[in-house]
Amino acid sequence: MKAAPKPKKRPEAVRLTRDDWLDAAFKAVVEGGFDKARVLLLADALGVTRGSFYWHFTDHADLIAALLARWREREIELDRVLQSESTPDPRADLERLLDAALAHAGSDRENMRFELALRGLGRRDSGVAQMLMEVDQMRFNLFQQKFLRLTKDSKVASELAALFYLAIVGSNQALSRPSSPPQAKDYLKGLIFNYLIQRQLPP
Amino acid sequence: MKAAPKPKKRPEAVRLTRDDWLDAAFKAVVEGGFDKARVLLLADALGVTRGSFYWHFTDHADLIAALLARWREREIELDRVLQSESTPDPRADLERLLDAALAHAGSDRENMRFELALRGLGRRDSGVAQMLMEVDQMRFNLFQQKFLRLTKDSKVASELAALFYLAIVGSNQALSRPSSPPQAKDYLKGLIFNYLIQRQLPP
DNA sequence: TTTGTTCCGTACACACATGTACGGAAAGTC
DNA sequence: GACTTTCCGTACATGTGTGTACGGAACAAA
Repeated sequence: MKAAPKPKKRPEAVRLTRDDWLDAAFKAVVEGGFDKARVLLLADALGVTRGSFYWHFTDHADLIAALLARWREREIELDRVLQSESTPDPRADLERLLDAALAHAGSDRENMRFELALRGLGRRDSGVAQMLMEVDQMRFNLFQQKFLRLTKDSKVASELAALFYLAIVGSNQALSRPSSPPQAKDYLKGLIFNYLIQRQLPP
Repeated sequence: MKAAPKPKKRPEAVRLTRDDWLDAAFKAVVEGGFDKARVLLLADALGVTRGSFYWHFTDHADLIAALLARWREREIELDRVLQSESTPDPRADLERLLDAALAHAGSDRENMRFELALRGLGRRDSGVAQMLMEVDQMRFNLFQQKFLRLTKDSKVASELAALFYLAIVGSNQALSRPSSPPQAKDYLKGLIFNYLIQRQLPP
């Protein structure tokens, strides 16, 4: 005869919140892309079963949508902060912007890797692509506004902002590699600063 | 009683080659990333069953490895061609390089999207990351060599080549979006050319 | 036509992921 | 302590993907 099904008692009774799942999903995306943000894998990583997930979320799509919304709000907040911070010297202002864009919140390169995975998702999901375009536009406006303090010509400011953004995106690709040396970030920062900010005297 | 299992006779008796499968896989990667390069999906797209696949390939990993090897060889060949083509004017030389990097074989943006998917794969596979680093190094050497004809200073040439490469990578991200206008490519080309090639008089 | 090689369809075993239904443990509330 | 709400484990159904074994069609050569 079979023993009655007795649920196991977990040694540590950790109770998870919705944000715990979002954090785990963020981590999974950073390490393996959005295809690794699966319910079963996250449950294993968190030490629970999927029963927990389907209490906090209705769906797998719900998780992804919440993750995207959280990222978007944080980016908007970051933009707001960068916009409010201002120094008399426009060059120092832009250098701060460059620092923020390369370090991206100062932590590891987690945010860079997440955003790259997000851009990968945006290439197959039009909704994500739309959101990314809005964030890109927001950032570009900020860049252009800052560059306008460097040069009076709005066309030049727009061009420099575009080049600046291209260099940022390219740096993210280069810096998010597993074997990128730590001094690479400073090298790229110096490069962008010298060529796109420092020596901007009208030719 | 059940009828004897009688294999269906396909209306068009198309016989596939190994390259047909590689082409289909390439297309799938371009449209949906490496996670959409699945045996079952490719078989459906080709109008055959997986029995065909496992005759041409031993494994799914075999398919991916062959796809990567083909891409690598084509990049090496492209580098060889770009290296051999040379014009007296170093600026025109670099402009050709820029054209090739942005158009990337003149076709659609298929190659750009494939490479972006490949870089996404390189972030979770060290072997792919290694291959990408080698290709990057190869391209950088070519860029640096071309820029050395513009300026005598090898340090400046190296820096310009690095910035050039950053801008190229960033442009690929921007141009591989579904809703990027056709004139965007020319705009970015003009930007990079003007700021990184044309006006390089030592400050 | 017969034979042999090339290529592909069918069927089975297996793994893993999602979503739902249900029940029970844990923690707060009275 | 009894009760309710919150949170999670278990079990089942379903879908989709891989890899293997085997047999037969399609084609070329004899």
